[in-house]
Amino acid sequence: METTARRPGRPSDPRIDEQLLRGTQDLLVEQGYERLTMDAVAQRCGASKATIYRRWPSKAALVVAAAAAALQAPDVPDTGDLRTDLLECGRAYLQREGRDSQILAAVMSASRYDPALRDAAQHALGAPFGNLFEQVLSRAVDREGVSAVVDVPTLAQVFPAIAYQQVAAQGRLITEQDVVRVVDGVLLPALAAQATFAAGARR
Amino acid sequence: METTARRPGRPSDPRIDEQLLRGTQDLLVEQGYERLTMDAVAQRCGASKATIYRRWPSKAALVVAAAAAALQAPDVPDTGDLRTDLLECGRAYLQREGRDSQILAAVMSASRYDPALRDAAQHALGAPFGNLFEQVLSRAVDREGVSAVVDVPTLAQVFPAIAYQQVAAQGRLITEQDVVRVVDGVLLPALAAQATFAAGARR
DNA sequence: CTGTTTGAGTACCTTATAGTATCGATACGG
DNA sequence: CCGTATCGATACTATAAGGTACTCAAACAG
Repeated sequence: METTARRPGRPSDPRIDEQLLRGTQDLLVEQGYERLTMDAVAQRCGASKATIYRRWPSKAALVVAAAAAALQAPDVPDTGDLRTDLLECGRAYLQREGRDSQILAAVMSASRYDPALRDAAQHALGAPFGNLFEQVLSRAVDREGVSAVVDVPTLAQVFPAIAYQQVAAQGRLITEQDVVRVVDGVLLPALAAQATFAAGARR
Repeated sequence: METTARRPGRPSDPRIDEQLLRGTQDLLVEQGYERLTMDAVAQRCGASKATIYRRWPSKAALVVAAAAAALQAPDVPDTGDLRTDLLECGRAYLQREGRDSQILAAVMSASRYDPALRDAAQHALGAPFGNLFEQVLSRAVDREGVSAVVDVPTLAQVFPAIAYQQVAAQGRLITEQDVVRVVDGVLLPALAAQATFAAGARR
């Protein structure tokens, strides 16, 4: 039994799928969701609109597919040193800033007024970035014994929020300096303080 | 000398200005910038498009005016207690969340791809919210003597960034809990830690 | 070779929207 | 009153964009 029931006729070219998704991603970065047009995607990829609509039923579906394709969760760093790990989280984020995160920022901005996009964005963006910091932070809490006091979810939210706001609202890309700034200026101090509080409770 | 050189003809009704700005604000919240239409503004206000265009030359100008009208800087709290002041900063922000901040979030999202809106948003939103926390924090630094170590600008950025991201990206309004969460979970710990560091330096 | 599907190209349909123009009515100053 | 400007209403222009339909060429199976 052929599971891939070979259909008659010319098979669709998977490279065209990739091209279309990449082109859609580029245009999302450059133009945003609302200004991205199907004609522009087709023209940039040297494809025809029929080719697009044979693959995805609508603009929203195409954009969602492009955003999903752009996203792949980075590895959770584990060097043994908390500061290094946190910086690494930021840098993983930073690498994506140049492109992937802008794609997702564009989708997220638009999804505020487009429920169809909303679900996909929530599903595709919520997990990887939040979890990165959350895992490193909660692991540090377990190991370093800075336990119950620390509000890990909120701390994990800090960097993604700043990055998103900086990109979506101000149009400024995240730099290495930004990463250091937030880690050393907010996250580590916050953790250290609550370690101090916990220690102070013994007094 | 009449400074308001009285022009001949029927004077324009200032109440209509207000109505149009309010209607524009409402539609910004509900629809976002791209989906806001001049016809919708006119219809909602029972006005005609000619009336709008007699006041503002373009959609961008109207929206900018509406956003500017929505914004008025809150007072910087000064109760003597740092935590109370920080919570108050968040609450001032919170009050605006229900409406004004959504307006500005809508404008900011769109301004990423529209330079004309961009300047207005930067000018109208950058100052009041950033400065609120910045003033309270740097005053605390001066008074409490937690000086040189603290990265005030970055800390001042934390709450506005989280609020913006939560509103623009997730569509969730800021709650009292969010304010407490950030102040107690991030800002105060970060300040306390650096006070500790400073104190530790004496050792 | 025949039938089927994919592909680029293109013309087209429908709807939406920024912006303009016109009209009769109204409100104001002189 | 008369000129002038505003107001609501409506029609209109121009353009843009999502989506569909059609043509002809190419790729694959039998």
